[in-house]
Amino acid sequence: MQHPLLANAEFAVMERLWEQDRLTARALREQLYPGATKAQHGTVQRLLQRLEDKGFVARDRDQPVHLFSTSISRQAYAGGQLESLADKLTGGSLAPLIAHLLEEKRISRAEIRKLRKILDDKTGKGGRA
Amino acid sequence: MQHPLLANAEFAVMERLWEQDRLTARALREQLYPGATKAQHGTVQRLLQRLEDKGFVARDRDQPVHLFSTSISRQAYAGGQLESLADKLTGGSLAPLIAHLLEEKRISRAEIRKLRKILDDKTGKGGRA
DNA sequence: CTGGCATACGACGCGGTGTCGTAAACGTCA
DNA sequence: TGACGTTTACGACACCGCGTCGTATGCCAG
Repeated sequence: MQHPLLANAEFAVMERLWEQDRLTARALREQLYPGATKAQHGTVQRLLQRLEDKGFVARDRDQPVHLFSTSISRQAYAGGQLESLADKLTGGSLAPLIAHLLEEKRISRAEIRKLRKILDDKTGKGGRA
Repeated sequence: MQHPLLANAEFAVMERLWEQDRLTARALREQLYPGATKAQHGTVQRLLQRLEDKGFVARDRDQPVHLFSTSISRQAYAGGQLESLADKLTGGSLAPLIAHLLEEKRISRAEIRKLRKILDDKTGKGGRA
């Protein structure tokens, strides 16, 4: 499995890192646990380590205090997850998602225009990778 | 939370029911566990019950042997799950995501046509809920 | 050397899932 | 009616991942 779905706390860490790359564990902790206790220090380290094991973040070990950065872009991650979920749920068809979003939620005109443009580009070019 | 993400075994049950509605627990068991032991009888019942608790399936209790059917369409479920995931992952902005998917994977012509049709319908009607 | 901070990692509690076992209800058939 | 098979209801368990904490170790500054 390339990239599993992240749990809440792990995802929260990723969000910080997507927002501002190259953070220290301390900086992460201060953002995630404003009332910082000693123990939560370890918690963040643990999350970071597991994230690293899973291939989501890389750490700069040359620094005495490691600097953490993401090793997958938010777009790539989101795309991959949505894709695998769509695969499982609808056999890869995105139509239900778009349809549902258009039905249940308002999507801005600009957004719709953007989507249509993407589709037009694709078909114009021929659609083959 | 309206509808949580289903786990594997539960989803497998739903898939059978989406395929052929109004099945007995026995029919389900035979399909899911071809080498049927006595114990797995209860397993299926358990899954069915939890699915019922979660609002995914309904059972016809009037029959001596209950008949199970889905209470949410595959489309609706898939749409909802994909939507909430997209919400969490990209904050609802779809364009970059779709672009990514189109880049990374081949999406069939038919699919593209479907998507465009959905967009056309919506914009044609005015797009407001 | 000592203190403080960072890292490394083992361990625990919790919740959900998948599974099984058992008890009770209900029908059929001799 | 009584025994039996089937089905339902539900409690219990093991497993696993997540979030958390505690502790041990290393390293640098004073």
